[in-house]
Amino acid sequence: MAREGARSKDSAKPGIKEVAAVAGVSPTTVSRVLNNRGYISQETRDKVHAAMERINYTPNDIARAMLNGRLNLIGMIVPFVSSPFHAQVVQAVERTLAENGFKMLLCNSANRPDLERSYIDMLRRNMVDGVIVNSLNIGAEAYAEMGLSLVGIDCDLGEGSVQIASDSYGIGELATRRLIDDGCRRILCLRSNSRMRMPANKRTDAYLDVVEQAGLSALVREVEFVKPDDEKGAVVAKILDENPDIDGIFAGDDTMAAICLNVMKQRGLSAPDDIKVVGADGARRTMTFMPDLTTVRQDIDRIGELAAQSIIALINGDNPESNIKLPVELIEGKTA
Amino acid sequence: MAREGARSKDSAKPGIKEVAAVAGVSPTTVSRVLNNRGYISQETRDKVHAAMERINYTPNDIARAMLNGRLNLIGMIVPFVSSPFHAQVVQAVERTLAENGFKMLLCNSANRPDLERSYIDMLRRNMVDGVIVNSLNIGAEAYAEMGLSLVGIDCDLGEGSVQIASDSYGIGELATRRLIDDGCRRILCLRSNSRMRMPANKRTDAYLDVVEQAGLSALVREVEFVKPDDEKGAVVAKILDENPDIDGIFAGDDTMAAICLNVMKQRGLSAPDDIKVVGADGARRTMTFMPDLTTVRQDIDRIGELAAQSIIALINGDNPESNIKLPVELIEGKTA
DNA sequence: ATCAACATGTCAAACGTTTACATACGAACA
DNA sequence: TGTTCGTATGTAAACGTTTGACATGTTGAT
Repeated sequence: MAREGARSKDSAKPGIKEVAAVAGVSPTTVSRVLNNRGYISQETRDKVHAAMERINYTPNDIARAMLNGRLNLIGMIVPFVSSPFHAQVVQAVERTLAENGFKMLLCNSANRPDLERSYIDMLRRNMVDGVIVNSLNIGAEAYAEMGLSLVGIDCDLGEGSVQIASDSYGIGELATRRLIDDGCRRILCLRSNSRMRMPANKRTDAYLDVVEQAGLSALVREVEFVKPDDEKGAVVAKILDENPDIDGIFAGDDTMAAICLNVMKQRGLSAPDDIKVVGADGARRTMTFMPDLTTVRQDIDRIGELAAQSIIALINGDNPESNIKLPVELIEGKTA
Repeated sequence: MAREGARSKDSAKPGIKEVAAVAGVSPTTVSRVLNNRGYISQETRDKVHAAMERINYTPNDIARAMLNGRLNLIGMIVPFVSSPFHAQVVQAVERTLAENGFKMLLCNSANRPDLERSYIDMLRRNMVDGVIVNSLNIGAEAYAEMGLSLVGIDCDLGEGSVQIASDSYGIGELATRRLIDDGCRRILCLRSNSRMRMPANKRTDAYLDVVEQAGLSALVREVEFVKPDDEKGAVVAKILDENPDIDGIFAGDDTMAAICLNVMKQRGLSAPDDIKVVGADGARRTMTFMPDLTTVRQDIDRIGELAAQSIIALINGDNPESNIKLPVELIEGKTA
């Protein structure tokens, strides 16, 4: 009874039922007007619209979803939205989704398998219609078991899913070749320590191929990507100190490139004079902050756009291309 | 009947009903087990858990929400997630929400009033329990009308809402004073062109006060924040060309500071020798990319954390502090 | 025997929608 | 005069849960 009082007529959001009462018709008729389904006389239509206006009615997508089993909701899992690459992807995905009447549930996995697992559970419970995954830290089966539409950005989610990635091998190839063409003989390749088999690892593969092909010896080091930037810097510093002959660095991504440049500066080394540095990604914000960085740019907006379009296509039962590879481009800066 | 076939037993996700059937109890009992409500024997509890395990049951938060009117969902509106400041806020908000069992619906308003309005509508339809707004482009009434819990970051959403902001006046004060102490006599202040009355505008107020107090003349210019970075650069270039006596710039935020530095470099001007530049925000990623930038740092993580905690408190009917102002800190770099 | 108290579980209504089915009316057709 | 169609509306079941009211059984005290 306290409850009755709590949501007295006006306080609770009105539903289709209230609209019906005000308009003097049945709830079904209101639903018909809302969805333009079946026959409705103009007179009734007007009455209903007036009623909706009068009591400030908003349809409830949640209730709708329970019936037709579709909420038009997409889960998006990234390691960190604060990373320039992922931030730009997320923004592009969200824009494209919104333009098509979909919404996005954002998840930051922090590259932690336990978090990623609990996000998967959360997404299932919330009836998402599909999931876009940016960085895998657990087996793809965990996703497959959801029985939902799946799009992997830079990762393979298996049978029936769509995979979107830049030409990772091309990234490694362009970057490494650029350094060699510049005269580097001892090139350090930095990579994240992911155990997962991701296309991004092909960057390293390409580096190895190109370096070998040039008759040089390889030098690959891993940096844990969960660490804060300054700790990564310490790792880089150690590597540089231990290998004073390094004259070129393929940093793996632009953030690592920035970290390398910072460490170098602390040691009185400058790019490109002492060591040449090439990054990868070329996010818009990154380029504003570091316009001089030599890097290999991905078409990040396109990746996000395609991811969104693909997941929508999958949900609609269409057959989108299942393995999209986007070209990359070397951006000439002043660090190599 | 084709329908019956389409979702035959196994294909559709099992509900509480299926669990009940397998466990040989009633749906109510299953619900009781799930929510630990009422008396249940250990035996029954085990049977139910086994059944859930067996048919791979996941509760449906959506259905739950329809009953108790609470979905534990928060709408978050930012202009662009790709901006370093907003990306870091969003990340902190999401982490804090997730830790408390809430989820986030992300919206990129692009600072467009029409988009912001349609997002509000979307959020209402999706039964969000509260909204966190980062940048207002429409009247706050539009939010108040939702009748939901509201938290404004750097903006006032009116009666009953919580407002969280850095000490904006302090930002302008520290930056401007720093430039004056450094000997600047002609200081340009850049600001966005927002028509809204936001706390962030106090940065300019402080600039005006400090400049006047020092007996200098003010020079404030607006830059449309919706434009891409290179167009902003063109605006800055024009300002610099028209005012060759400028010897210091309070850029408003770090991105503008970066743009200023880029334009200066194109013109053969360097910081701090020719023109001193101070930014504002000090996002983590920004500092990695531009470690030499002199800026005023906000505690962005804390802002996000507080925003999330505040909205949860509001939803729970608690009484969180309604106007939180966070201290800022001058970061000494090499551009001033 | 009777009654309260506890332990366990079932039933049915509710949340805000959609939709298959039924009803009702007039007009056109044979 | 009946059959069929086109139009306009209402009824009730369903979606997957939760929950208050109720039913049944078992103890133990009176």
